[in-house]
Amino acid sequence: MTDRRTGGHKRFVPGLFEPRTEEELVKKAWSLAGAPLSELARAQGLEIPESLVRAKGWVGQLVERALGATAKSLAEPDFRELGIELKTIPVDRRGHPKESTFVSSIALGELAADSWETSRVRKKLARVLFVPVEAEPSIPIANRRLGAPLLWSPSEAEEHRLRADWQSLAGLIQSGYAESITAHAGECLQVRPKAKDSRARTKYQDADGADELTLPRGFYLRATFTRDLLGAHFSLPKP
DNA sequence: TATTGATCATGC
DNA sequence: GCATGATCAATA
Repeated sequence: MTDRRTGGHKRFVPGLFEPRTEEELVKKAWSLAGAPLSELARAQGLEIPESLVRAKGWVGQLVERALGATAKSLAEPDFRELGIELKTIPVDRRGHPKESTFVSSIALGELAADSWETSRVRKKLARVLFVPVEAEPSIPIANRRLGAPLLWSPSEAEEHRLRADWQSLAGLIQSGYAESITAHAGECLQVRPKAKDSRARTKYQDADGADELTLPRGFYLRATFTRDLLGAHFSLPKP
């Protein structure tokens, strides 16, 4: 690991080791393939949580920093200069994703003027570095290993499928039917809650154009979709 | 066991 | 509330 803190100073300077090229980033990611989370945590001087219940974003942030991403909460790609978004994927013993992948929240109130071409989903998914991470409950968090990284951009076929789902789902939202959408809809994209809890509310306009409040939602990639992406790949050694 | 709906932490 | 980072946990 080359992550370190500035000599004599307490503040970590993320930009200092930010990969300058795509090749550099991918090479770095490959160098971490097989490494247990304990190794990354130790290099960063971090305590390993006993449970992820109250640390759901911990693994993602750990990998971000290990790869030199700037840990800001800005609406920009993790690797801004490279235009690359980083996503860690929790996988089972076969290397199959255990969870869907959050893509973006949905501006329920102002999606009307949006199109697939200008959508946040398309922008976010333009270039993604997927890093699988073991997530079997039986494996202690410290021992969970990183898998082989996959730098991905949608193929024509994949973008076609994503666009179809987006247009279908966004169309319903634009027409005021956000509340009729369940996670069952969508072949590769789905709409699910993205909120503090089920009581959270955000503004939207119903089918009659009246201002209403509803549960904030986000776009997610189905686990079956990311499984297929990683499928042609190899993520982890078989047991 | 795969999936859906709910939930957790943090910064601004 | 919305952006970042996601996983939990009940149910189909």
